[in-house]
Amino acid sequence: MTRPAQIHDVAARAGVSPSSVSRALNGGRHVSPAVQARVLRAAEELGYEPNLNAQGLRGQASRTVGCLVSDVSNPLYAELVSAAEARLQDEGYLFVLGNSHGDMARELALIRLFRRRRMDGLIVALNNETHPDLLREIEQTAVPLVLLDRDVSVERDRVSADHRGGAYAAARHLIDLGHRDILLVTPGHQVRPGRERMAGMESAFRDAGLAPEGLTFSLQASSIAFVFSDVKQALAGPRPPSAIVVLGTQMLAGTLSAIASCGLEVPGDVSVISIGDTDLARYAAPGITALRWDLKNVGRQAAELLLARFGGDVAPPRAVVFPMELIIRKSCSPPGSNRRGAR
Amino acid sequence: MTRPAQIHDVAARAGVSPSSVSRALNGGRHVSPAVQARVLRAAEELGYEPNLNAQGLRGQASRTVGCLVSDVSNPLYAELVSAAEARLQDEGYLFVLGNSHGDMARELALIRLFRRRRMDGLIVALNNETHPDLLREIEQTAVPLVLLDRDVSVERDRVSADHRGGAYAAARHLIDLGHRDILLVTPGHQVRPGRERMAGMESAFRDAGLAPEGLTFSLQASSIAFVFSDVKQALAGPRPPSAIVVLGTQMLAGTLSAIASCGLEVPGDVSVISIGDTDLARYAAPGITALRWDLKNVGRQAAELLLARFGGDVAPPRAVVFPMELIIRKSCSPPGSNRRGAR
DNA sequence: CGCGCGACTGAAATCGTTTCTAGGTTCCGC
DNA sequence: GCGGAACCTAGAAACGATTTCAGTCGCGCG
Repeated sequence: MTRPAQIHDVAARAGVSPSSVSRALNGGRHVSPAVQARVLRAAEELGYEPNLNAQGLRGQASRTVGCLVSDVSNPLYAELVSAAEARLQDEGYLFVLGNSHGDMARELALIRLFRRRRMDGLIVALNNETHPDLLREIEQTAVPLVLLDRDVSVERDRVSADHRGGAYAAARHLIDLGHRDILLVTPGHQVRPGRERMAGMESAFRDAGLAPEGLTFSLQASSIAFVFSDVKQALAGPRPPSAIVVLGTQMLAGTLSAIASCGLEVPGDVSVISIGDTDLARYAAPGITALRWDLKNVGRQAAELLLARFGGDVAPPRAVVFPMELIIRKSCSPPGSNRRGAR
Repeated sequence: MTRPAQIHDVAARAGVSPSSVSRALNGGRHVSPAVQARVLRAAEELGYEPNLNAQGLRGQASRTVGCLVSDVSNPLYAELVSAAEARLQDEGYLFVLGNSHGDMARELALIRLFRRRRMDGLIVALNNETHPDLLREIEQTAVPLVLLDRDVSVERDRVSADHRGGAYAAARHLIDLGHRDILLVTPGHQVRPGRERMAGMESAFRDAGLAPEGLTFSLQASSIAFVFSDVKQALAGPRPPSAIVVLGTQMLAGTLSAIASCGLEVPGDVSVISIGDTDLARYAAPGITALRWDLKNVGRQAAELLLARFGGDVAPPRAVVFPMELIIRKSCSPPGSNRRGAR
């Protein structure tokens, strides 16, 4: 547990000056092969590891990227984060993760912290798209920054998924099957994905000549814990839906168990579409028709945008949108497939 | 996008020296209230954010913790990481995440990188418990380090789950129901959890007076992709198992679909127990009996151990073990419940 | 043979903060 | 009124690297 070796120690051992050590280790230029070899060997023998605090102080880059999401334990973010981290790791960047848990104060504090630490770049999925403090913080961030799937009125690189198009396809699918009473289980419209999905749904209804009022709302399900009871209540109501679209990615579980606990069957009594192709959607019985998009790619792309900026790219902000795909499984059928009393 | 304010600027604006600014901002001691107020206001007005590279260089702590796991997109790690990050964030620490993707070279590189960056502490889940390079790296790490659920021959703090006890309970449950031919779907025994689970299974068999040879192995399922075909093959074999224990946390999906694709039913034809209480286990139909342990708590505890060390705790290494609990659902019944030809 | 140029190398400045040291006030008690 | 304690404050050193700048050395060319 002795003091770690410093550049000075390496220099002494190699019999050269610290500046030569630095050159030998970094550039390799302006150094004679003989010295370079000696330095390399000395560094190896001493297990020299440059102090990146000092490097970051003297130079400007910290080779660190900050990432802010609401919670990595959300599988969507987990996959995205994993892919982004992998790509950045390849380039030698360190990946700092911050979970806001939906708390705006934490988001603000984290972004500030990221800046204090002189991160080279940021990847952020805000939970609040409008608060002026947050907007100002984003605007004042001098380093490259990628916005994940959010509508923030700031000119920045962004990566998103086509929630609107996906939702449109999902709604269309149900409408074509004959559904008119569709329950939307949604986490709310606070952030872009929720709004876009909603908009897609509504425009599908309008395009089909239907009034969007046919869509029932279940907004209060802002907490996942309420999904079960809300859905159950809707199914037991006077005009139960013939189909349910689960717009929140972690709400499928509650929905399915609510359906089961009402003694109803999928798809006979209720059709179900899930936004987000989770294990549960894939392997539930019956398999749940779901909207999928390539989260790994989203994460990788966010990293790629940052790397391009690091490389000196000064083009105006880009917006990359990834398509969504409707995976047809067995959870949808025309309404009323289970005739009354068939059970 | 002007140069961020420095301590010097704050000092000038407040009409004091940089050292007074530092004292006013940090300690608050040895500073007159008047100066303190002026400094605070000046810092606020300039939006001063100390450069933590410089702070870290001058002082010793970087207030940063590194965490190494194989992949956060594994929901188990995601939950653990999320909890650990939350706890550390509360204390103002930055959380650096590195995914090794099971690659030893990456693990080594990441630990080295963490050290170069002068992390104050490390949380690591190695994928290779024995490679000397890795062991040496761990040993040479001077800062506090917590090992996650691994058997590494190094004296360090560790946090684990009682896989052996959990597996024992699971095996016992099946044996009590009358099962004798049990298929184990396992990701292998490279790391502690796999070995411990296996050991628990075997000792349950021995305690019941049965030969552990009754346990069938499915080791080649090291890649999740092979689970489906391996299980299918076992079920179609000459002596199909009456029960399956899924020892890998991401292998339940493949197992269930293999069972379904053989035209078999759970639990009538095959009983199933899953290690790891995922959404899929909870909400599959029928619900899958599963082993659960408190991952949030594991993550929090790892953070807590580090924080204690930061606080000056010099006690010998601790080992915290979390219990596992068998959640009985509907996926297990005595063998042969579905009489031949009943379908 | 001398001059100049190019290639290396080392000394010193620098990055932005904290902390140590020492100096200066103020205030109190004798 | 003076000595000393207590309290602030400024200045300088230190942290560990990179980078600039200037100097040295060797060699080729005139």
